[in-house]
Amino acid sequence: MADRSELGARKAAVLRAVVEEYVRTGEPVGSETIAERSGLGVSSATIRNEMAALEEMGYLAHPHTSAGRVPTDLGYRYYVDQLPAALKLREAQRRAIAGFFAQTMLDLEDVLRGTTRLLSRLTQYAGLAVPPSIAEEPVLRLELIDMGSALMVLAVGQHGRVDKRVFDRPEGLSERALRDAEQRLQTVHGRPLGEARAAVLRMAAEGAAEERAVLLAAADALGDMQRTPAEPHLLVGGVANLAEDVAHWRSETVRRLFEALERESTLLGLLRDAGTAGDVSVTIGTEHPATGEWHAALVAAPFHAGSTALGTIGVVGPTRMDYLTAMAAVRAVARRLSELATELGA
Amino acid sequence: MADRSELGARKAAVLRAVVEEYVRTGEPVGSETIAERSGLGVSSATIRNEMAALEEMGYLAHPHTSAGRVPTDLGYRYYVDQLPAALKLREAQRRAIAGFFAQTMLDLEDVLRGTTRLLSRLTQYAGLAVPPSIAEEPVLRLELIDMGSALMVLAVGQHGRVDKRVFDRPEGLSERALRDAEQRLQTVHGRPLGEARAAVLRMAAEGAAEERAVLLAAADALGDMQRTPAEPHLLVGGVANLAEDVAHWRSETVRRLFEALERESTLLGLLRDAGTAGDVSVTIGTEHPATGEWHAALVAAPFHAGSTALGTIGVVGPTRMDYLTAMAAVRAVARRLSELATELGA
DNA sequence: GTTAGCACTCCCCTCCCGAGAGTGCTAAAC
DNA sequence: GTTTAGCACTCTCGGGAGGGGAGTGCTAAC
Repeated sequence: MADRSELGARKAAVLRAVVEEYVRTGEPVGSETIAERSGLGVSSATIRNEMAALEEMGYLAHPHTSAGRVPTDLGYRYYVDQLPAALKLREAQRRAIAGFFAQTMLDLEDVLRGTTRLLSRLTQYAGLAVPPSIAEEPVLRLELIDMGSALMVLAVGQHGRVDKRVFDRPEGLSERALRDAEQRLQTVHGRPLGEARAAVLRMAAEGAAEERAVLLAAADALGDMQRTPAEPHLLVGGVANLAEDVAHWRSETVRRLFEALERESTLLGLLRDAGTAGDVSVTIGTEHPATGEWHAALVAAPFHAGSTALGTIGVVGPTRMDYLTAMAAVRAVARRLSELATELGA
Repeated sequence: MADRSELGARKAAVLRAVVEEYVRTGEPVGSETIAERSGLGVSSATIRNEMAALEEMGYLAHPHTSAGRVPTDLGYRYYVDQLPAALKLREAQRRAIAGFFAQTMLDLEDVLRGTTRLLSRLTQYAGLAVPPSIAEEPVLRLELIDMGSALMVLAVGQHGRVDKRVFDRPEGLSERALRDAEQRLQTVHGRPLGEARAAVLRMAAEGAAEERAVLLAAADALGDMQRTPAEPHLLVGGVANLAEDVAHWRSETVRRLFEALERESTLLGLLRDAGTAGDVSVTIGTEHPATGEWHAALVAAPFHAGSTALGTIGVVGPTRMDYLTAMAAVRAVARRLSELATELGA
């Protein structure tokens, strides 16, 4: 950790006070307020000097000549990186987390869906979760299902994720050949989807013509699954929480954020990047084109089963975010989630 | 259909003009405008008289003394029920629909997800779809899957819908008993979930102790599936479209609508009611507590495979909605969807 | 280096005014 | 009896004008 002397202890304290006050009230904050509340025992004139310096350095901004100061994205960044001791969650929040994880839950996807709601309740922002992708985990089972004029191939992943593809029934496929193909598929398990698919292709090569057609089609479907796993890749909960902030935002901004929540890909990218960080990671406004575009901040953390990464959870909200609470909540939930996932996997 | 004389042909024409003008512009509309555009060949003074009468009857409202008129929910209702000849969709819209259904799509759930987006694109509101519930359709296959410390029971519905439940592995379950139970479950198909469950219970009664435990647990899981099928029951697309309107709405209203979109139950109820109507049905504002609360209107229509109802699609938007386009779009999409579903089911 | 003091800037609120839109009424025209 | 022209009236909206106030930045003293 870079030490605070980079800024000087007092400047750091001022910055911190500005961020916290602004996050609390939403109003630009003046030197007087800081002088009173920061506990620095120093006059507002001194604070003004410090603030001017902080503005010069890019940590604070000035909506107009005679308004108070507002943190810039850089200011939030410094705040997040350097300043506060890790926050303890409030008792009620800890109870909410404990209560949630006290339920018996066996299906990871259900758990994650609940997690997004939990996070949104804890933070008042929108909760996010990326479940483990079936493309990357070992396949527990492949099934072939007769739907009449079509067939379905169905894959169950190690963590209970299910994906399926429907494809046309090959011409003149006999009951018998279908049954055979089905049984062969059932023998494939324990390997990642890519290998499973290779195994199916091998079987196709060995099999009789009729059977080959089904297996090739099934392998095709598995390939598609690998490339573009079923939605949703991104679970979202508590979007309604954004509605409040939304009123202040410009409508174009809101629109884009909502589109991104639906389109998924942008946020998935952001979350995946965040997931590689190990601990809680924070992306603030202009630090990333996407968050910049929608004036938002993202707090995210990965979760694991044992030592294998499974996915990422997080929250999105306005850059004027209560970062401490958000980070503490995401961290705590990710930890409990990893414990649960490890247990489930065992 | 009640005939227009209830209101008088001219009043009806005035009401219609007011609705269409207001929907187009969003501004309260004055007598002058109507006199010019309605083509009634009558002066604004006459229109004023008619408007005053329409207001008296509850079809129009007055934001303040000296503003133009705005339709009430009742006004929209009359408009929808009595007035316009069914609208032809614009060429571009018809092409969008044709293009969408020209894709080869075999999985109904995928289709419906796409449908919500299609509807939202066609109407600029949010698109909705309720897929057939697995609780009500025949089961194609039951599978039991070994997840190590837990088991999963998986049901595939006739239309490709998949649901699953994970439950604890019964104590001391042997590989062999598991295999047996699995094979027995696979023999159950072609009946609705409730009957399938009954069949599983019967098997449990017949089986050996060890096997019984698994089958009972599986039946339990199936019961749960029946009571509360897996999410999502409600597919939503294009919420971002609401962001524009949202800017004018009160933030509490928006919040509630978004919560409802997420909670699903309220909208599911609304859509199910709408589904029983046969053709396109419309719910406007205060006609229903829910739509009233969020100042919204819902346009919905059921879709079928052959003669069995499968689900419902629709759009939600502000009461100030382009009802004709919305109704035409929903009707057209529902028709194509029914054709497709019928074909898939055959 | 800190601070009191103070002039200065600029926002925001309120009040006011005029313009404009739209109404409702009345009395005349059809 | 219905329609319409005319007109007074009401109310919103936009644009200043002006005062208050918050907050700054500078200067000079401590």
